[in-house]
Amino acid sequence: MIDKNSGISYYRQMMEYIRKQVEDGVYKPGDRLPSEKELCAIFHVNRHTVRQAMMGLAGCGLIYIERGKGTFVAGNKPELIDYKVSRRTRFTHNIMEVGLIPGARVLCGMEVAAVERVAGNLRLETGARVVLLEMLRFINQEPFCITTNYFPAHLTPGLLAKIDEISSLYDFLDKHYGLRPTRTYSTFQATFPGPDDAATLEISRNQPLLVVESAMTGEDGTVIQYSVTRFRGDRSKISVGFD
Amino acid sequence: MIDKNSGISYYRQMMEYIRKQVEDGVYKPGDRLPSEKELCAIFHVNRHTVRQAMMGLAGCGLIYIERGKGTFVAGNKPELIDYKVSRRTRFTHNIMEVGLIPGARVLCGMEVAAVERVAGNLRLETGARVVLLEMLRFINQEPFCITTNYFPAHLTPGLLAKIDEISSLYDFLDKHYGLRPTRTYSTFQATFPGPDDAATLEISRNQPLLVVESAMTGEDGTVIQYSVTRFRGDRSKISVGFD
DNA sequence: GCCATGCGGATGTCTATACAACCTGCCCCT
DNA sequence: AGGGGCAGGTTGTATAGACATCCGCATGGC
Repeated sequence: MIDKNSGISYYRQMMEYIRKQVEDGVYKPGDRLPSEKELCAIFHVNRHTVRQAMMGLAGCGLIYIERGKGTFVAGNKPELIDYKVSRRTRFTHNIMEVGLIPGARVLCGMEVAAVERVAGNLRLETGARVVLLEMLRFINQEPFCITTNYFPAHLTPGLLAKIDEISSLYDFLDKHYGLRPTRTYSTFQATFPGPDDAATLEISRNQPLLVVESAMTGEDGTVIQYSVTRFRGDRSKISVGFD
Repeated sequence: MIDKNSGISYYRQMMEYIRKQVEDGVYKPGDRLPSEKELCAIFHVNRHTVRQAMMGLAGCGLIYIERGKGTFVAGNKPELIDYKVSRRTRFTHNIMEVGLIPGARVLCGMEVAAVERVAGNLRLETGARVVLLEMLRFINQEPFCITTNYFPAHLTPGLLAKIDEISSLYDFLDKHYGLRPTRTYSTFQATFPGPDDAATLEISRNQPLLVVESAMTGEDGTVIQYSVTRFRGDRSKISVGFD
């Protein structure tokens, strides 16, 4: 099982061996692997060596480890959700159209002074008053993405007082302020989540994140919304049409 | 330095402490941290514990470890390269416009049978002959992205024989085949690289990747190109305009 | 029936030690 | 002066053992 004279470290050989077993279906998603102690006996190595291999595999996302319970083969990668982005993207419609159940929760709403990045995107002076609205969106009850929206405060007076009424953001903006934002551009990046986002999205800190920044204008061309959305990388496939 | 009664594991406290020191500029990018043995003495813990902390920090990309030499604070994050994607994106033009030096190398060219995903995107039958052309692109001499292009074989006869002539792909396609691909849609995902891509892009396997899939049509509307591009997550910010 | 307690098994953390592999610079020999 | 080789420092791997913490289940008392 382990060739002690191959010149390859034991834990790497273990990783390769177990990865193969998973690929060959010896262990299926959700199956429990032998406990660390059992693996020690199987491979004739120290528990520390076993752990090094397990940590490596867990880092790759092939397995997950639950304290007090055991190590398990990671589930089949959840089906990627194809999220279409267009000039007027509406989360709720978007998700319902493909037969999934959308959900949303306001995480945070407050009026703040715009930092440079926000002010620049909203075409305001640094320090101008803006309304920050952070929303967590769910698909089939599971966290999918977090969006931090910024609006110029003078365009959305009293938004914070009505925060409980928000279910569909765009319906809300249209109804109360007559605003119909249209996307002008988006940028895409792949990074890692900060501790807060990781906890909120219920992913580990070394799962990748797809970050989309967007600016929206009103019908008169003024920028009325700037948003930063962090999508779970393991769930999201974002598509953009060029037509 | 380490509170042995805080209930927080030593290695996590160490990670936090060192992270703060780096953030505060006690250690600057490129600086060598104390050796593991020295850190043992400083924090009064076992070398194993020190290593656990170092591994964690290295995993986050805050430091990098060189065997036989030491551990160093990772360089300032490389400036993100803003890569604009539009209907007709041309890598070389794109990069030169922002004052950077583009480069490209063909990694692999061959004629293969289309698997389902490729065939579907090219509107062909599964198993149809397609030309696969994999290119590595550089910015300022450093690997930036890998693109795997697929073309229907009947549209690009003899492409493989002329492979050495390719410098700008679109110039090449236009000159030899009169093809002027136009992007119809793109999808964006955040994942991790496979071993090959990681090595080619010179990143570790736990750096995130931004994967963009695109389909291109010719002037008559038929699909003539399907491509999958893996961008280095630490370098790339891809922007799309909706105009 | 129901909750509490405890036990065994699992992973999490930490210490101590040893040797291997790699890098650098110094010293010595030519 | 130049090259080879050795010494010492650094990280990489592996072993052995100990205790902590968490989970699930069974047992027992109410």
